[in-house]
Amino acid sequence: MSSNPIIVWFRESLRLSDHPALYTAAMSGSRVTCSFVYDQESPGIRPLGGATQWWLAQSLRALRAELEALGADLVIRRGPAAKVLGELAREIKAGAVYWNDVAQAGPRAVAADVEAALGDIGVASRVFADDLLVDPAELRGKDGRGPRVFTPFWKRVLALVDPPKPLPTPARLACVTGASSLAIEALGLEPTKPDWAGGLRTTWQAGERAAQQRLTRFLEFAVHGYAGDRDRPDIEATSRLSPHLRFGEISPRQIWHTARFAAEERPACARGIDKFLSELGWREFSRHLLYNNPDLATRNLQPSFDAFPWTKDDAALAAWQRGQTGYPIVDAGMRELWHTGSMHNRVRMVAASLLVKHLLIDWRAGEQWFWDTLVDADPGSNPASWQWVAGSGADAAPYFRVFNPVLQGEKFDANGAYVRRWVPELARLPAGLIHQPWAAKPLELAEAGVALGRSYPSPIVEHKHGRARALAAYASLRTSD
DNA sequence: CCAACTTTGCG
DNA sequence: GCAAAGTTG
Repeated sequence: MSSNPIIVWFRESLRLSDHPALYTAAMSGSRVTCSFVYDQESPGIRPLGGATQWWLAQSLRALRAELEALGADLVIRRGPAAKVLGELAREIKAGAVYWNDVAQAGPRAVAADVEAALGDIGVASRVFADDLLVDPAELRGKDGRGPRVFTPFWKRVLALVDPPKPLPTPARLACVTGASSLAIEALGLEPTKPDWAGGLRTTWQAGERAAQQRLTRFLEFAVHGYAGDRDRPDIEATSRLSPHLRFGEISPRQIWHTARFAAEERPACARGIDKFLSELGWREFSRHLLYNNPDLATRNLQPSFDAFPWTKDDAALAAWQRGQTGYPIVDAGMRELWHTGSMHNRVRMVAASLLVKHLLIDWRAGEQWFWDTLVDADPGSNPASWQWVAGSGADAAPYFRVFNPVLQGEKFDANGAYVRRWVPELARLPAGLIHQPWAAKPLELAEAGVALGRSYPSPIVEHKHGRARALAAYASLRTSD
């Protein structure tokens, strides 16, 4: 057996349990060095947004602490992965580098460069499937386009997939010490001058341990009512696992197996668990779309949308970003996003629909804002969902689905608790008016302390007009060619 | 006549 | 998903 150590290159699986590369290295009997490379330079990498940078810093801290408990450390470096890992391999005379796959075109190209650079210096590479239930290359089909419709895609995955049982955390690691590491602070991931991360810190706990705890609690308390309550932003009815999944603090296999086991134990929860797993399916579907369309964040999947008459309106975009559109459910969501780095899924759809349909602003502007502000900003789910709302995507919402922000608010935040929490200037309005303050009588506004147009804006566009204008704009797509 | 409910078109 | 048109009692 070779005495040369193995480098485990941590990419987007920042955990110790169910980590195939780490587990295999630990079991090999060789000594191990764990390394993370902050690479925003290699071609094909989409630079992280502000909120995901913040999350990454917290996640690395948690990972480092978990490794220290095993007597190992985390060697953090920055720069192009091929160069950095080549240098590290030389320094510690590594015999091999192991890593978990990131099943995307850009990250796979980076990995191919790493493999080539290591090969040049006689260092072996080994890659392990990890971040998806099914390799997207397997489902590409003969047309080479990959799956386009969610339901048949997910049925196929359900029929075909039996993900391997999650691996345990290695009991011990014979580690190599001495390689120099950057401090996490040196990566510049966290805000300094204006510290905007206060709300993020009080909302989230990053790391593998917190991720496992969330899953356990969700399956214990909330999954039973998940199918019925998941659309309500006023209660905590969802798992809130998405930012943990983003950097692989928990694996899709772990979620799958834990949820499936819970369904067997408690048949009354089976419906909620199926629904929950189908949300994991949407993540999977979006990543497959990304794999087959690497420019998903910039190019319409339906080319006919290239002719769409988007409006350039920086003032309206800014009002939307700041939660000043005059539609309470939308403003609540946009402010929740700014404060916590997250937004309830239902509200994301309504807010996105308002930007794209009522304001006719290019979905890419909204996608980029979410990319910068969401702690769960995912390279697949974020652009795929924006294209879904805009109607330019695969299996997209039909063009005529224009959410009415008042009805959506009344339906899903019926007593207004969500709006009251995030739009405090409306807190004293009764439930019947809180989603449409402009419909209140002057006396009712005065009693609630609301000065429409001063303490809270009037609607940025009247719903009826916005809806009609959106339908007309979408109609122009069909007649223009 | 309306209110409550169901159906249909939206390009 | 919504709103207008149609149906019922």
